[in-house]
Parts: sequence; structure tokens; C-alpha cells
Amino acid sequence: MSLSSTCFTSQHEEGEKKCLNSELWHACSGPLVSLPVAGSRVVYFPQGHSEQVAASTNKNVDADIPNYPGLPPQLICQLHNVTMHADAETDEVYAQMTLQPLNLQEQKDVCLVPAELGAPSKQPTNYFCKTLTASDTSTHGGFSVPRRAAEKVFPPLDYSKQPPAQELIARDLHGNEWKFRHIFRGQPKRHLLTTGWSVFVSAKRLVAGDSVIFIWNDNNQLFLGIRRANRPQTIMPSAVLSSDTMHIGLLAAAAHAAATYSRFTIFYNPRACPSDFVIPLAKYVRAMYHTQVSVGMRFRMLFETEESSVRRYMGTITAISDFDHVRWPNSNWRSVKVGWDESTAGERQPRVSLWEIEPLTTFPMYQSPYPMRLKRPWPGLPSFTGFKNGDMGIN
Amino acid sequence: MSLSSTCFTSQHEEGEKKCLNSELWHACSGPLVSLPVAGSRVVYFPQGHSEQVAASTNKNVDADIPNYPGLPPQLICQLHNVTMHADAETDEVYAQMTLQPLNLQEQKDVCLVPAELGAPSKQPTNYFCKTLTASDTSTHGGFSVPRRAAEKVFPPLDYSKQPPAQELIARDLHGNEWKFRHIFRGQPKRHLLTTGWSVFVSAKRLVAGDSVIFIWNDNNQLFLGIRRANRPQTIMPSAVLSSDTMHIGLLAAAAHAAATYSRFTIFYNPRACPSDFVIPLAKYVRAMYHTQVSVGMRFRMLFETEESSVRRYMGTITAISDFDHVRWPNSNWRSVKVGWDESTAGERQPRVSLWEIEPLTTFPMYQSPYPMRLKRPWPGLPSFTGFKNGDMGIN
DNA sequence: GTGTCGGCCGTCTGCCGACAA
DNA sequence: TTGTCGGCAGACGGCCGACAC
Repeated sequence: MSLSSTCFTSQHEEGEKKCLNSELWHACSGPLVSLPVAGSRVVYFPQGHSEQVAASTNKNVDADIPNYPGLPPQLICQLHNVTMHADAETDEVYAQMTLQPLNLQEQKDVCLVPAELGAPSKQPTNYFCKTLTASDTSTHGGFSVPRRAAEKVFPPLDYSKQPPAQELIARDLHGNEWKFRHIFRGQPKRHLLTTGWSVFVSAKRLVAGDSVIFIWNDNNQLFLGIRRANRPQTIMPSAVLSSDTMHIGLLAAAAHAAATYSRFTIFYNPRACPSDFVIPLAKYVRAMYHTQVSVGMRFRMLFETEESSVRRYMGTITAISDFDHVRWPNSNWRSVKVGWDESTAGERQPRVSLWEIEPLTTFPMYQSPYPMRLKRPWPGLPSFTGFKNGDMGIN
Repeated sequence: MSLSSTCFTSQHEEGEKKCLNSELWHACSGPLVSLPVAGSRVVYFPQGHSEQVAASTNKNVDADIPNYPGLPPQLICQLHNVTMHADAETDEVYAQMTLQPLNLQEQKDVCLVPAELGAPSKQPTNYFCKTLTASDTSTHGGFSVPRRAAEKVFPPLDYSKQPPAQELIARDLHGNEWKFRHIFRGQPKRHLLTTGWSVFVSAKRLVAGDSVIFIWNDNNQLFLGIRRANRPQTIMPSAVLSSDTMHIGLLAAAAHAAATYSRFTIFYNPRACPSDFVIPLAKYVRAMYHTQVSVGMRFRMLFETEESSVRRYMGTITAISDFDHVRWPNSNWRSVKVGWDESTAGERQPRVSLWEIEPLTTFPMYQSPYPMRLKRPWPGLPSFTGFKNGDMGIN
């Protein structure tokens, strides 16, 4: 089952029905985001969820937030439902997930479940992403389409006409139609979107630095998405709940669900979030129990570029320790302290989680008699003797 | 100490400093809203807070929300801090309050504390509120100022000039300046705001049906606020937390604060909120223990009119019972079921709280041997023998 | 190959009194 | 008294190629 080909029905909170294009959602989310598959088992990290709330409210976690001693740093959950959404006002993409913590018996049965690594995020093939210039967003003119992009994703123009032009119709995440006049003119010749463009810019409140994405899918449909630049303080604090109360809320909701093995609902905001906090169980198990890491080991990690593609950065593991040993002792969230080869002044986080990195096993490894943290039994799971290399079908 | 004359410093979440005009805040909040005074004692109703969250997220409380058995339906709190705020995007007014539940000893001492009824909301005297017409918001023209309003709140024009005109400078809730050309012209003559008006309309995204408020204060300063019409679904669900999680959050935050007698922070949104959920302790005590009500009794209650003034509606008490006897047994929140004389099809709520109404004691009362609910001791408070009519300085 | 500009035309903004509700 | 309209003048939107980086 692949999410990418599915058309989701979203009920969200008001009961409206919306058919959201999955390719477009993923294009807006970025190349590194992949959603776990509904029906699979995942690991949920309240600590990471807390980071998302902190990022969304521009507020660090205070010392006032109570601990939830009964709440483990990670919950193994059944993922019942995943739906993709986009904020009606801002087009911000997010996903809603319904999770249910496994009870003790189900946790024991985990070792019998076949691997569920989740389909990798299917990035669309025929698409382009352009960061808007001052001229693109000015009222004075239209949108200058990069030549290769226009030739790749737009329907071919009839070059026998002078000038060659056509009408493009593209749908956004909400299914709204946007019409543009696509023309090839000027000296030297270039592709431009003229009529209709400024309506789109003002409706979406785009400014120079934001990006637009055009997708030509396999059904010969044109889609259109936006990705706003990381403007500081774009998301203001809600006037509904204090950020402290929100933190308490997510912790209490998770603790309640964990205690009663009942369902709870979370929102995952890939653009606001520093790291995924709901990851496939198989990915977690592979990283934690089938990967040998130690201090001094070198690794690679994927990052998104400004042009919405990926590149790898190299680094070295400098320590393995709790990120927050007061609130979240023995948590595997961001337990790996790293140094980066290219020191672009703190641009990349100094702490990562084990499942985010690729250790370079081609290099001779340091002596490491034990797989990392095997001494620490998984909370709530009696043992992991059922796991051996290859048992989960992962290599 | 009156809030109305104080200039509050708001730290909110980002540490920005903002000086918010209290008169303007109250004018935007409406004539019925009065904030309790910082330093006084108040009663906080999680049930009412829950209603605000439900109204803000357009979602009713689900059956999934766990009960917090340790959380009483009302908390007597010390109010440490009250600050007025306005949403930077929408100008929506709200207040932030820091509450601290009283410990047992402090609750016993309550009867020794002098009355704190809170200064009544000081509505500005020199102000007007106009609901915008289609012409007012159209790009075709300016703003037509009602004659009496212009003569009352705007500085007088020099009628010797032809036409009489002046420049007005008004500040909004954020302290931003807006300049308008105020001119008296036309046949017949009328007051108009021309140049500058359309910039304001588009910046605030005003539409016909919204209202504007102009205030001329005692320091000869002009202020300007807006009150949006109650458009359905204006507030969309947040993409940060599910409404269930928010509900759990406010309950858990209150329960934690009540258990540890520690401070917690809430946001009060007077426009979103059906009823105040933080009320002065003295007002609560007077209503609960010094007012005799019974089924069949007639009462009056204040409501806001469309023109931002107040009027009284009359009604009859039809029952006294728990609003939600499963989740909030023995709660005084909306415990009075009423019928309204003017049946404008469910416009007014069928349930109110005792402190919201004025029983008509001038009418002969029904036989009622006991003050309402005196049989129910106040949770956490051993007795109320210290209270007698007049002891609190209330009449 | 593409970002920005000057030129130019057409539409819409926005100020006015007329008129009617 | 005030909401809406037609008339009109000027500002700005928006399409074009020139030009430079």
C-alpha cells in the first residue's frame, strides 16, 4: 500500500471533505519527509512532539512543565490512520495521525510481525520548484519560468504560432483551480506566466524568497504548491492555550493513551518540525539493535537543499548520552552528539537520533563489543532476544 | 487599583514589549467584559475554559476526554497577573492570566479577606462604534461617519474653511498609527474619512458587517479598534494540537496546579467565549451564598446589543441541575436552566450560571426555605460559617 | 538564461456631488 | 441623516522588449 497513489478523505475537525493530492503534499513537505503507512507499527516520541510544539509556539519548554513519570520516552503504537492536510489560510502542510499504544501482549508479538519500513516518500518526477525573485512577486510583471523547468513540466507550446502561448490550469492543495497565461516571448526568448499570476501571488500572500512548485503528474494534470521561506516568527503564539498548557496537553494525552492503551491523535508538521517524531518501528529497531555505533565513528546524514533536493553532510560522533537527562532519562531521542565536517556556524543540529544517520561501515570501525544500548532493555518490552540480524527482513 | 488607567507591559511568549491601551481593549471586548484585578482572588472554572477551547476549535468535547477525578469543578485562585493582548494578525483581543490555586490554609483565610469585586469595566465615554456598510468597505469610496459620532469624538473642524477638513491620526491596539483625511462635504453635508481609509480597510481585512470603534480619550488621543462580525468558522482548527489534546491539556494543567498549588497560565478570549470562566471570588460568593433562587423565579440578565451597548432580557428559572452530570457532577457552572420571555429562536443560551443573573427580588418570591445549594459544601473549603450577609461588604 | 527596468496602455482606485431611502 | 451611484481624473497594474549580468 502506497500513500502516494491514494486520495485521502479528510474529515479533520469540521467534517468537510477534501481530496488532497498526495504527490503535491509530499512535494510541499520536502524530499526528506516520508509518512509511515496506516496499519503499520510505529514508535512515537513525546519528546520530539514537544519540540514541534515548541517550534510552533516559539517557546522553549519551561521548567514548569511537570514530569510524567509513567510516560516512557517512546511509545510503540499501532498507526490506525494517516491523513494529509493543508492549512486553509496559509497552505501549511501537516499530517494527522491516530495512534494506539500497544499493550504488553502486542508488544511481545512485535517480533513476529514482518518488517514495515514504510514506502519511501514518492517524490514526483515531473516537477520543478523555483524560489520567487523580486520581479516574480512585484505587481509590475509576471513570473519568469526557468527554461528547462517549463520544457519539462508544462505541456509543449505550439511554436508555429507567434508568439507561442497557451492557457495553463493548475490545482492547489485545496483543489482550487488557478489559470495562467503561459507565453514564450521576449528578446532573448523566455517562458513567462502573465495573466493570472498576480492573482495567485496576492491570494497566497507570496513574497520574494518563497517558492512555488509545479507538478505534471502521470494523469497529465498540473498541480501547484507553495513553500514559504523560513521567515522568523511566522507562526505566532496561539491566543487559545499557553504553550505550557499545550506541552502539558500532549504529555497528558500520551500518558493517558499509554495507560489505557487507547487511541490518541497528533498533528505532524513537517516544515515546523526539526525531526520526525513518529517513525516506523522497523526503522527504529534496525537503528537501535542492528547498528553498531561508537564515539569517533564517522557518518553521513541527509539534508534538504534550498532547491528542494537532498545532499549528504558528513560528521563524526562525539558522544552518546541523554539529550535531557532530567526530563527524559534513558531516551534515545537525539542521543547522539555529533560534529559536522563543514562548520556552517550551527546550521545543523548538534544532536541527532540514531535512526537519522548512516554510519560509514566501510571505514574500519572502532572497537565496540556491544551494539549500542543493548544493555538498556526497551521499556515495557521484556526482552529482545527474539531479534537477530535478519529476523526482521532488514539488511 | 483600576485596570483601566494602567499601561500594561506584555511579555507574552516572545519577550516583545507592547503597551496596550486598556480603554481600547475594553471597547473591543464589549461592554459586558470586566477583567478581575491582579492580586485579587478569583474562581476558575475548567468547564468554562473547556467551552472556550471548544468554541475556538469548533469542536465539541468528545467522550474520549478522560475525567480528572482530582480536579474540582472550580478552583479558588490567587490572580497574580493579568495582561491584555491582541492577536497580531487578526487584532482579536484576549487576556493572559496567571493563577495560583489557594492551599487549604489560604482557603480557610478567605473569609478574612475584604471584598474584591473588581472594578467594573470602564467603558470609554467618548467613543463610537459603527458597523461598516458595503459602501464603507468598497474600494469606490471612503468611510461615512455618522454625524453625532463625528461631532462627539473627533476634534472640531474649522468650519470657516471650505470645505472644512483636517488630518486625523489614530492608534490601534498594537500602537500603529493610521492617518485619515476627515472632511465635511457633499450635498447634504456629511462627515467622511477619505484618504487613508482604504489602506486601513485592506490592512485589517475588514468586510461589510465588521465594526470600527473610535475613541477620544481624556488625554486628547484618538484610538481606533475593530470588532469583526461573528462570521461562522472564522477560527480554524490549529495545525499544532488536536482539540482533544488541547482539552486534555487545560484539564491536566489545572489539575497539576491544583495538586501542587502552583501557578498556571490561561488565555481568556472574551469574543470567543460564551461566558467568563474566571470570576472574582466575591462575586461568586455573593451569588452562591447570599442569593436565594428557586425554580419559577424570574430574573434579568445583561446582553450585548449589535451596537455595542447593553440591554436586559427577562426570563424564568425552570430548573436547577448539573449541566454535565457525568463529567462535572456538582458543578455550579451553568447550573441554572432558564426560559426567556422573548423567544428569539435559541439566540440566548438555555443554561446560565447563578452569578450571571439578577433575580428579581422585588417580585414576591416563591417559598424557598434554603439559600440555593447551601447543602453542598464548597469543595476544599471546610465551612462557610464565617460568611454572613454583609460580612464581605457586599450588598 | 534570467532578473530588472523603461515605456505604454487600460483598468481600477478613489474623490466629488446627485439622489433617494 | 446616510447609503449608493454616476462621473471623472489620476494612479497603478500589467504586458512588452531592451539590456545587462
